[in-house]
Amino acid sequence: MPEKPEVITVSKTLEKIIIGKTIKKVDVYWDNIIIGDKDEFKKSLVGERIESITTRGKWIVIFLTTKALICHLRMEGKFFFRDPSIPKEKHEHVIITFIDNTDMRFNDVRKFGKMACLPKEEVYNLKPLSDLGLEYYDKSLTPSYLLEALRKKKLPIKTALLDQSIITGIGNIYDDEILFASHINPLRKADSINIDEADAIIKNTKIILDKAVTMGGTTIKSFTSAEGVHGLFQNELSVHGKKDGTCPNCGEKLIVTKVGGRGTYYCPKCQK
DNA sequence: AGTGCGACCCGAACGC
DNA sequence: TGCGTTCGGGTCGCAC
Repeated sequence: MPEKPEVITVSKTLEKIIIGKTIKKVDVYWDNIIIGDKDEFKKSLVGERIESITTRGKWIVIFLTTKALICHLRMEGKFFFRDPSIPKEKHEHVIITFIDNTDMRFNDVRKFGKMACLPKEEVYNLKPLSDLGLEYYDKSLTPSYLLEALRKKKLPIKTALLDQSIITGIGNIYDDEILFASHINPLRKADSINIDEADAIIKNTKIILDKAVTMGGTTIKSFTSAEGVHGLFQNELSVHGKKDGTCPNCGEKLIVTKVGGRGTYYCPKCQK
């Protein structure tokens, strides 16, 4: 599923393709993708030119002339580029056509993805971006910041790391990888984490997510995040997804369980 | 305020 | 083989 590295990868891909293009027309075929009023969304985008693209948490933020278009891929959202003469396919729910007669199609089998059009200057101060915590590369992400955020949490550390208001961008897969690299059991209560462990979590998050970004993200199942985007990080995963696998450290059989309703993989020997 | 859970979706995997 | 059922995943909104 797209987590921060995949979102960064898609953002870079979009940058190469759509910067400088002006929106001619927007078609929405599944209303729930759009946060807010659909007709207002369409009207606000027409005539806007794409200036720059970045990410905030797992959101792609596309800055336009006066607006910001934000997109969340959720489970399987992806962007395809087609000639506008090609008929809409089954899972294409939003089609943005540019004045140069090209288009960008939001394809999402699960229909879980989200898009919103917000005023450019305020986009970081409005929901949903205003609720997000620190990026993993933010200099303010220190062991004491993390410790303070975890101090009042009784949930498992695995669940706390998925809380986007603390560190934003970690999803279910990298969560398992980060805790494995940090030798921390995912079931440990968040408020039991000490300063050295908080330090290890932050350092390993940086190492793992940076490496995943370098490798173009993780491609699992048939998932691709955008046209021609295939990550390679799936070959680097130590624990997540290895159902019958063994620990790459000690050879112990990995535990496959659920934590906070999420599929979780860990080594009972290496992660205390 | 923190926590837990249903809802949103539908293809794949599973059970009979 | 073919059918029906269950599952999973990120986030929001609601109830406790």
